[in-house]
Amino acid sequence: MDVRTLCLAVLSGGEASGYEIRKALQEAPLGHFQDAAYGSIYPALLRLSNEGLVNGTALSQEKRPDKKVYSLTASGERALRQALMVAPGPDKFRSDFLLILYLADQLPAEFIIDIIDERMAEYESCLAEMDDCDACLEQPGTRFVHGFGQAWYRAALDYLRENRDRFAAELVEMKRRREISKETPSSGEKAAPLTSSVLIGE
Amino acid sequence: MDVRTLCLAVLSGGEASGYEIRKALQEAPLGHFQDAAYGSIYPALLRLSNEGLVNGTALSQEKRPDKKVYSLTASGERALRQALMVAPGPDKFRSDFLLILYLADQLPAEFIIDIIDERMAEYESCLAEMDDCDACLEQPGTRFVHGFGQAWYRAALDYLRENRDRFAAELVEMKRRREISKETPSSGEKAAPLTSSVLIGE
DNA sequence: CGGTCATATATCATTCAGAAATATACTTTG
DNA sequence: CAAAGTATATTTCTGAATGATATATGACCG
Repeated sequence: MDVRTLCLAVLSGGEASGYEIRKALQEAPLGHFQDAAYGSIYPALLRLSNEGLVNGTALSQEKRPDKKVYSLTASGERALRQALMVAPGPDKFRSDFLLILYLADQLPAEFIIDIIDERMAEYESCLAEMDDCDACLEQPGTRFVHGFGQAWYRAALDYLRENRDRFAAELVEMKRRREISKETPSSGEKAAPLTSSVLIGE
Repeated sequence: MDVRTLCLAVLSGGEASGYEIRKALQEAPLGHFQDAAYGSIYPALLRLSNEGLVNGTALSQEKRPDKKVYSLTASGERALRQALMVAPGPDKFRSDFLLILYLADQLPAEFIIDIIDERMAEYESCLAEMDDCDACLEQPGTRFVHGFGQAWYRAALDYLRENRDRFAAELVEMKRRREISKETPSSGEKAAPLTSSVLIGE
């Protein structure tokens, strides 16, 4: 979804400044499946304001920098509904973590184990945070999306927990075999009687 | 991960043209968690070639347009390892689907049910495809990542299946309540005595 | 024989992410 | 107590990426 629609979506929950929109797009629950940078949000708000989809009001605050608070207009509400009423394209998922695991056999096994353990810790703290997000349970939509996120993280964490050790063992085993075939290149790929050399290796 | 590293990653599995790299980045298993467009891949390959990280060879084919096949150089292999050996940042997940569900109470309930049913069908066919992806099971890394993806889609599908009906009921119920509070605004926000004009309006 | 599909590369406008610059005020830390 | 860091708030810029389009070839299909 483009940043303009994202701004409208946040503003449909009440007026907000660019800074507050950015925060909403980073915190639960919206932050789990949408994002936008300042560099996109502020220009988007200017354009939306010019097009009459939002109203901007400069608000001078004490003890804080001044801010511009935006709110949806009737035409903005219509534009939002129109943008949401199209069949959504496929989700976009990008994971450097999985790319590394995919090529794990080219990297040190200890490094792989480290990043798996780190990722498990992140998932755990993320799940803990989601457990006490009261705002997520207020409406049917927020509740449904929140539950979806929990199911998702839970599944990822469980998978890592259940497969970590086996994967580590496979990597070490693969590395061991590759070193052996380097030491005795004659017994390469095909039906090599490796038994004796394996025993020597140990 | 930037497109240059992505190209190196695909080439570490064997030589390929830009077109073939793009295909690899769309098919299972890489396609599930990485992507790149032609507009990024071809310039990336040119630059990698200039920097000596890949070797490009023009290959004239019969019955097909000519293509340039690239392969990793020793220095390219080193650059790939170096790029992969840093702790991966958080995964990036973008879902217009979840944004729509998040704001479901502003949209027609039938539309919401439709896109949930569509999404379940997509997850099902995706899981079916993954079940017979033999290439995914060859090495520890590919196997692990493949299993991760299966667990993920499985969890998403199960969640949608188990919560679809309840969610639909909640949406209908909410819409019903809102219509009632429209009809009898006396029970509204601030006990405003609008009753007569509203009744006239209807 | 036109239409569409798969292979194959190149290019370009628009969009976006990420970072840095600027400003104010409170909090933490040595 | 001063320095450093954190939170609020906006603006601006660069490099990278997306998505679409253009070009070319041959296959397959009705």
